[in-house]
Amino acid sequence: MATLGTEVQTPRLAAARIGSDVGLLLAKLHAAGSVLNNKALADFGLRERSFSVLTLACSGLEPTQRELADFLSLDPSQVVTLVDDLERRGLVERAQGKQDRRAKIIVSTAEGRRMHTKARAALDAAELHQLAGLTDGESQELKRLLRKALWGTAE
Amino acid sequence: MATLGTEVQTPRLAAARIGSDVGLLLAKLHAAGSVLNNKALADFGLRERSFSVLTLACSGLEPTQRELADFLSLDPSQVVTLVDDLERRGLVERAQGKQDRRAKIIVSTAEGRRMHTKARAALDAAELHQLAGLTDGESQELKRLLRKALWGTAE
DNA sequence: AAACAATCGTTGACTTTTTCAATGATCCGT
DNA sequence: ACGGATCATTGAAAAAGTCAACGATTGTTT
Repeated sequence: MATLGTEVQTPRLAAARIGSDVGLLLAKLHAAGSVLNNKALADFGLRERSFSVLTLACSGLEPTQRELADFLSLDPSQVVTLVDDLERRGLVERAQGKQDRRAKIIVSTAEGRRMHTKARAALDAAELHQLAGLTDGESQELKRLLRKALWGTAE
Repeated sequence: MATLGTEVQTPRLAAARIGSDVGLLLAKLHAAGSVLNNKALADFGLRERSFSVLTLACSGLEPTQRELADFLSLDPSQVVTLVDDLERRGLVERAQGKQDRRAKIIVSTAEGRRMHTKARAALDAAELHQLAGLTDGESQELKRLLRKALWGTAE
């Protein structure tokens, strides 16, 4: 984890053909973004992943842990750890699944929603900073392309 | 690591606001791409990272290990391991730095270049598959935006 | 309704990856 | 020539990821 937000200048090696590999570009931007995001969230005792869980708990979608694991590309056991932490801090709760009593639905507490509002603001600022090199239109377009590549979402 | 290339359909949770977070989108697409790329490279005994090192060794740019670490967002000690492996297999060699004798320049062998050509073809196919949901123009645009976000590269 | 296989969350073990400090060799500025 | 910095390397410690097994519950088959 060496790089910060936007690099000072184009590195010499970017000239190589690999400088256009999607895999590498994603890895680098993701790595750079992670340190930025985690730094922004550290004030709230959160990290990227626990923030993701908290956000989804606040979404009203009532996700199960299995859904969280699938959506966040995590092993179910990792979700257990994340929820354990958030629950211990009183930010989310495990509720019994409605149709399926094996499943646990993760919902936010009032305290969790307060925390989420503040953390969201910090994260948005970090994201803005990371994409400072792009125009607003380009940022929008980048997100659209990422969503489409992932889910084929038309809009 | 749960997801495959392009997901079958938009997951229910993508409707949440987090479905537009750049951090999450990058994480998911990167995770999905990694399994795809590593699968494609497995036939050659390579992984994403060793392939990156091999590519740069083949680029003619004569990168030092320090440059590789910076460019690939890796710890220098991780580069040692990667180069050790490639060198043991006769694909790259450590050459003495020209101005700086502390530095080691990583260059490819003839065998390494042969391997790289074949692996490159497999990786390009994997990338094509991952971005199958995008038009050619959109793929180009995605790469451009990623490069610009990272390096502010005009072109 | 009884038996069966499958799924959910959880635990614990195991492997891989990451992180970091220390080292010898070499470089650079004074 | 001295002192501080940088390079590759090693090894140890911490963190993250992977995986199989379990009880509880569900859906399916007989």
